[in-house]
Amino acid sequence: MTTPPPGLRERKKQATREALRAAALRLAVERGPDRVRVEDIAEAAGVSPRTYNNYFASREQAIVSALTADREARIAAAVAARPAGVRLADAVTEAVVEQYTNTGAPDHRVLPLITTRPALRDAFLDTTAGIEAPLAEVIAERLGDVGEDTARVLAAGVTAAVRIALEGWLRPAGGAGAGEAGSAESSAGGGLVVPSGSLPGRLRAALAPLAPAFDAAERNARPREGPAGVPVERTRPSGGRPR
Amino acid sequence: MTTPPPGLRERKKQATREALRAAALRLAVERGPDRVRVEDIAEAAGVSPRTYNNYFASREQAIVSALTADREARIAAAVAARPAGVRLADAVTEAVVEQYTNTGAPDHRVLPLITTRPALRDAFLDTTAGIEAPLAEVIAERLGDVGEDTARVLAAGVTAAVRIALEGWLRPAGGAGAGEAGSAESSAGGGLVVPSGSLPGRLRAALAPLAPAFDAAERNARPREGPAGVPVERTRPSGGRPR
DNA sequence: CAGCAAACATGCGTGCACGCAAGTTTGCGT
DNA sequence: ACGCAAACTTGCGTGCACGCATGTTTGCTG
Repeated sequence: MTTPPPGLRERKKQATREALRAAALRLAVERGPDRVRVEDIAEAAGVSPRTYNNYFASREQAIVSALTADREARIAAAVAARPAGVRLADAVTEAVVEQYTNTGAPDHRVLPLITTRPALRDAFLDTTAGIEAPLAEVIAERLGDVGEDTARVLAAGVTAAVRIALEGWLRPAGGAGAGEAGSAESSAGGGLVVPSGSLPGRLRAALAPLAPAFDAAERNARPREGPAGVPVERTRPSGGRPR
Repeated sequence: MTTPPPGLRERKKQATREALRAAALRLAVERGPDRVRVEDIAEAAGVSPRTYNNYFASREQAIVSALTADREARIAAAVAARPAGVRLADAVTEAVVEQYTNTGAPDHRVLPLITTRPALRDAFLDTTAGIEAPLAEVIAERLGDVGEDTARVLAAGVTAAVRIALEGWLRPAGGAGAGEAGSAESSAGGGLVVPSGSLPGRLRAALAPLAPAFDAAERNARPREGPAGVPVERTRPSGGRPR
């Protein structure tokens, strides 16, 4: 199930996709991202403008995809890779943190560029939605099929938490979708809030509140044993939440 | 903070918004929703097409907004209205269910119409994102200011759960004419799965997995008392999760 | 009441997303 | 090798979102 012969057609397709990615990123860095039209990207990649939209639904997606690439699959794999004994919440948290720590930016000019422009910022945030389905799958895997719906909700929760963490991380600007709350904001200097600043810190902080939900789901959906019939040794399925 | 004199300008603005809503809905029902252009809506409302986009960012928003109206504020208010003693998870769940049970569709031809067309369906689902900010605010209210970030995450989790519930709810919807909601019922007893079919059922099922997270947040963020200094009597902040 | 500044409606122009209907390439069975 | 069907690319046309500049309305203040 790993594409024994990748097939010529599929390879060309991926090549085109990659070419568009590269072209979009390069042009966006060279000129401003606002000075790049779809037509330019397509031309640089050697395809027609119309074809561009067969690969990317929006102008920003190509640029952002250079950063996100196949992060979805990576996160799912990272979760699946954790030994079955660890707390699900921990497995997911670490997998997410791991995949977001190295932003995968080849050029250090890229990140400031994305965080600056609102359109790119939004497109970047939208990519987090992509991790939901794979996550739901691996979570359901661990929860057993009885928790399929629960897995979906938990995965969605994780996705939402990640989105919030990212929003906070690249803050100095804000607002997406509908109206922004904004009014009664935390001007009060309560220091015990998030120690944040670093992305990993924010991610952990955002995911922490969901841990009890994972524990509960895990607890009441699988009082079973490990893959070899060995009773699983758990690392604290419950208890006070960390940090 | 309730606009003592609403102001003439603001009234006109709301009137225009309402006119656009009504026109969009009416035209969408009369002809198919695909046979309505922004230009038509604008004309029917007596404004220019350009003005339409000053009120709604997309063509579908106007149609859908007839259903969603001010649901965001209603949910927040509903949560705030619950007595302080009840479990936060219950308060939120009930508030959400309450606001989504009466879909607020004046015309029964409207719902089938929205559930059918993918574009409208997506636009409708997008509106759920709007409840996040108000929800976060009221949740933060109950959690105390120390849980502000937690509140955001929980609110986002609720939003995601609602979205999933809605997706599942209007999945079996299809066909041109008849759109009967809530028919396929729970299979027999093997499953503790969801008995779903009805929207309220799906909402509760989707929100249930998050309850432990609410409990934990509530537990460790506010060992305090009620608004009048009276120790709050809680309805089981912890314990096995219901249903 | 006069006048000014902000908010708003509107026209115009640009770039974009996407359906549709060809033309072209790839994969596969015979 | 051959040829067909599906997949892909491409040009074209339509409707849409939105920035910008301008004329008009509203609300406020001296």
